Amino acid sequence: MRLVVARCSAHYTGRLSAHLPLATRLIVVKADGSVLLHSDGGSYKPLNWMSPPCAMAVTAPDDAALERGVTQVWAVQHAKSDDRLEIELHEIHHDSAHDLGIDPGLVKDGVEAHLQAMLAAQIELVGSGHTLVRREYPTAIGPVDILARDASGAAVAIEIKRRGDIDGVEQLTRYLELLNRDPHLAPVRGVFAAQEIKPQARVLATDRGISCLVLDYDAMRGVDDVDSRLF
Amino acid sequence: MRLVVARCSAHYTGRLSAHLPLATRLIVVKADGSVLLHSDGGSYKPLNWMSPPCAMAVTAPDDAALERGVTQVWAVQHAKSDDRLEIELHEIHHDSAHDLGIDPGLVKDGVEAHLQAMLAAQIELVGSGHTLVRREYPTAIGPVDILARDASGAAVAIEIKRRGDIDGVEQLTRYLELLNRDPHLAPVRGVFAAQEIKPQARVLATDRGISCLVLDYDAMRGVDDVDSRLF
DNA sequence: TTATTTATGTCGCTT
DNA sequence: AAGCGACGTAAATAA
Repeated sequence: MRLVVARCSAHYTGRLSAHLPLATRLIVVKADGSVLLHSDGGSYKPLNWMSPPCAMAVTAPDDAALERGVTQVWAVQHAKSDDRLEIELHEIHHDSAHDLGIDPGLVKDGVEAHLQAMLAAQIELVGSGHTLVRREYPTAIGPVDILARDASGAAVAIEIKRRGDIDGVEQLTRYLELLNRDPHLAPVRGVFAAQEIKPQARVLATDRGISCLVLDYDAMRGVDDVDSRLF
Repeated sequence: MRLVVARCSAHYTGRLSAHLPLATRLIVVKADGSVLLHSDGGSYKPLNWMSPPCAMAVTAPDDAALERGVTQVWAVQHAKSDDRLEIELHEIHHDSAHDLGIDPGLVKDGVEAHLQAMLAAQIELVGSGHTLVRREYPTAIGPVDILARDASGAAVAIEIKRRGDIDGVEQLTRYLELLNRDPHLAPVRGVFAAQEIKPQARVLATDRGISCLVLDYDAMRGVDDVDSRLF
């Protein structure tokens, strides 16, 4: 990884054209050839970037560029598309290279799959006397997260989301419509379960007779702390 | 902006929980307090990050952490939410600070205004013999992007969008309805011009007798390369 | 302000 | 390889 802090301007052409006026910025050149151009603010998104695979060619500035004070021109060309980023460097304030090695990568926790596994193991959270039929119960338009039966034996379809918004309710509605055509299952009740349920989604669900269940991730994890075996 | 290259591990809790095992990474601390944790690959997205507003507290490692070889603990806390990123630093390979100043920001090109200016300058793209009447031709419900006359002298109203969808056709339809009430102009023909025209929009436009024109941004720019003077 | 749409989206998974 | 959906989506735009 190479880190350069320099006064520079840049021009990108690809899916759009964009220009970056002269200013001091951080340029990161990663081991895979990708380039990030960061300002000292904003979000984690660079002002300009090139995704791998791409290659950089360093060239000397032409006369007109020299006149403007350009000391180096970096032309970064994407290997497969015609995406192209050209950086004109003026004063370079910092330039260093570092060997980082490969990264073991991020381990995510608390994703939908995990919530589903925990809710399947603690299905009584949906209601006393509930029993699991199966996870990923198949339908013609895709699997329902969980199919269960309540204390009276009636089918219950459960859709799980980390964040429950309207889309999730629509999805569950489609499943319910299909499942209710199956005489072995009908009538199927719907439960929309999420760590957080948006007010709009709650209103829509309630209007359609779907009950909402807010999942407390930490509490569920506390009940079954050796959560890895759930998978 | 502070740049640190160090062997580190990290733990994020917020909308999800995530862990980053020990490895050498780039840590960027921006002037607004935001933090990026980059590996030497992947895309422009950091492995972990904290968006502003947030504040960092540097603390000494406790005994257990010392035992693991931790030399510093950085606790980055979001100002408004309970998002939190904790970084345990081991060996620090690089540490430097740079004053970048504020950034003028990215100038995106190829926007509707630019397309309009270029099409006005190259009005024959609409059809041979066409002449420009004026840009932003006023009507009671707002200005039409371009009003022109074809080779026979008949009025042509042009609506320009970067991406042409149904809304744009509806908009042009409303303009045409108004313009055709003007005896000096009627009959007014409609042209829907966009870099990309969605199939639905094309069907609707055709159905209403509006012709479609796909604009080739690069080709138009090539014809008039000193595009800045168009504004 | 909030809600909706866009994105050089990226990322991960399935067909 | 191509398509589809989720994302700590973020960012821009419209209402």
